[in-house]
Amino acid sequence: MSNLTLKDIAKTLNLSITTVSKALKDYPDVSAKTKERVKAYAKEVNFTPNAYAAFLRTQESKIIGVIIPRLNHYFFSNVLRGIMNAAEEHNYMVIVLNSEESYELEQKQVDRLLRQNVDGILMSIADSTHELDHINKIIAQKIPLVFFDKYSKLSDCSSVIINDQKAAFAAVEHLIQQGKKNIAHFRGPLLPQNSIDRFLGYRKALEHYGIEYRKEWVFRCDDISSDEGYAYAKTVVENHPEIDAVFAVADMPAIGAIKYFNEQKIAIPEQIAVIGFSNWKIASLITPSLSTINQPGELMGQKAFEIFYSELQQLKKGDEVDRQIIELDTDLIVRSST
Amino acid sequence: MSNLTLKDIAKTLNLSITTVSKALKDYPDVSAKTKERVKAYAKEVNFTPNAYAAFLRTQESKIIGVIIPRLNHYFFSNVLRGIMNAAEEHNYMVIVLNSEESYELEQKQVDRLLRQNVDGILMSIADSTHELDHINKIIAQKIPLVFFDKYSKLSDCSSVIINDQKAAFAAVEHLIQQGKKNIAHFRGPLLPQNSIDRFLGYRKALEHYGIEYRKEWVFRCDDISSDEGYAYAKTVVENHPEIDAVFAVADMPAIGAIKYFNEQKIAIPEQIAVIGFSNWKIASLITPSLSTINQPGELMGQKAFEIFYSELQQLKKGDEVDRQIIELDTDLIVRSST
DNA sequence: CTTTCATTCGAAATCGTTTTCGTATTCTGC
DNA sequence: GCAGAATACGAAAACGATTTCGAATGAAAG
Repeated sequence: MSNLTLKDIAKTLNLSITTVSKALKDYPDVSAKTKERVKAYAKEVNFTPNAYAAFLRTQESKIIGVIIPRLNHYFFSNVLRGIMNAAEEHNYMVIVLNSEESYELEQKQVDRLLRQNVDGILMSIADSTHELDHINKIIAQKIPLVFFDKYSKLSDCSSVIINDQKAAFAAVEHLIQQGKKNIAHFRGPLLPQNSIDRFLGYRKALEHYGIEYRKEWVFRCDDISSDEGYAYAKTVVENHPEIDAVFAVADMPAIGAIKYFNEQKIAIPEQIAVIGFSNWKIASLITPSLSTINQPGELMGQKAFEIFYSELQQLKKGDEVDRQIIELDTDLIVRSST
Repeated sequence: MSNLTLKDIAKTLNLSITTVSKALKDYPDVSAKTKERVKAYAKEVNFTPNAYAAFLRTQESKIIGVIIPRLNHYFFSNVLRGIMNAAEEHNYMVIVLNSEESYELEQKQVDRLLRQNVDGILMSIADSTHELDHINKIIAQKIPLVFFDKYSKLSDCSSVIINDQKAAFAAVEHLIQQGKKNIAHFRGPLLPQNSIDRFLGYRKALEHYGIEYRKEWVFRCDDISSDEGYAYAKTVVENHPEIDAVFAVADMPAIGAIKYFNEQKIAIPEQIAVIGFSNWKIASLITPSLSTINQPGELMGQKAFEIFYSELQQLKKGDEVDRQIIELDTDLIVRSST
């Protein structure tokens, strides 16, 4: 029952370990008859080869590591799901690790994955990551590395991303087309490329439509939390009553803002329109429902795995791997908040 | 740089593989001097023992498997986080698998984990799981198995749970204390123990306060989705206008109901009060904010890992493992919806 | 000067699989 | 009947760490 080995099978079938192993792997130098016999018996006793012993020879662990900055974010959960489903199809298992947006923890997690001899690493870089020693360590070991969502412009790895700038442009353009002129931006922290790009998209949209950019209408959400959105909404109402729309770097701050506007009986979208970013589950459930930009999380995960897998095949053949950057489409989801 | 072995170290230090291995593991029969020398060099070249080779001898993979029914549920994300943080402290890694609430997939995932020789399995049973062959397979292999949240009453494994019946009782009691008499229940599917217990808690509370139980006021949410909550809210308003409160099996249906009531300008909680279950992040963010029962997800994950770890220690000592069932406290969170 | 014993080290087996390279047997064609 | 080629199987060497057991050295004891 529990974990029998090739040796056991060989003994009961009066064969050598070699032949049993070959039979199970359809080597050409085993007769059809013995193949039948071995396979039938293996199925009967539910034999499964020991993954660790196999690794020692093949150096393939059939495991990939995934590092995400936050576990309980709807978007990353979806990416994870995409990765895991794709992995399953190729008979891969997934070790999930959490960087909690911390550079130090991210380094530690990379080390743990390398020690585990994973066949590849998929990761989304933490906001606070400012150096790339750990990334270079992965590259030096010739292990496929694929970024998703949050990547580093400084290292030329394969990535699956969205065009944050373009998407942000579309969001702000939508606000403008609704007749809004005084548009505030609840931006994200200074570091991750995402938040920079969304900010740039905001500025470009303003510029494109001949609207003056006003520095004092940009508010920074370092935690990208609903509390920050709530607090800034208050500031907007109290200190900048002329503002008639808010573009938030993510759904959470947008939802916090809506909560405050609701409490103050400020009409959304008539007095102030609000648009978020990411299309979390919650966005469609609040009142008024939140307009936002949809990020295809599951597809992103699936693509990330596929890139890893093709890089691995190239490595095995000894080919040079060609890095690819996949840019996924986002769509503007118009709901009641705009 | 990439993956040197004991043999390499032995060669450069002019020692045997044995001595190097022993030195690194502080065996008593290695002199202090050579220990120093070996350890210093190992640190210098950043040596990490090959996990797979080690497994072959020790039979310890230092990996646990976690099977959860849904990845992108806030509650399970939190459990996962608790597990992963606890695992990290004990230098364990976590393979996460997804059953998607499907019995067939759950079986498959168990098989994969067993094949991977994980040191233990933590799982929350899928709603559709009706047989326990795969569970018994785990037990037969003498691998620690810990249930969290959703468990099976039929198998006597360690579990970390909440008292769903008691918590549901408290929720309904709270509605009654607010003066509500005609309380509907949006219950979960028929199978998982959770949903049964919450239903029983509902009935007990009614009985305890001398309120008649009315079968036609119980609505079944098979997917536990906001859409179902929305649809049943409509049914309630149109067909059972006397209903003045709803106790939902989870936050999602409750939120769907609130969405419908908001659209119909039905005053919450004056006309209809709503209470959910789980305390998802979203519950505090909608308007009106949702009263609910808090489930301590992270703590649950942490406890589950700790039980696994203690069982493992007992097994290694050859002791009989004593199963334990930890019941965590829930609390009633009163917000604006009641 | 032998015996005993602690100290320090290494040879070798082991975990279970994969894979290379032989060897033995049968089969073909001439 | 015989060289040569298929065909079918096995022995054995990896993979890298762990651990048992034995051996060498030197010191202490008699």
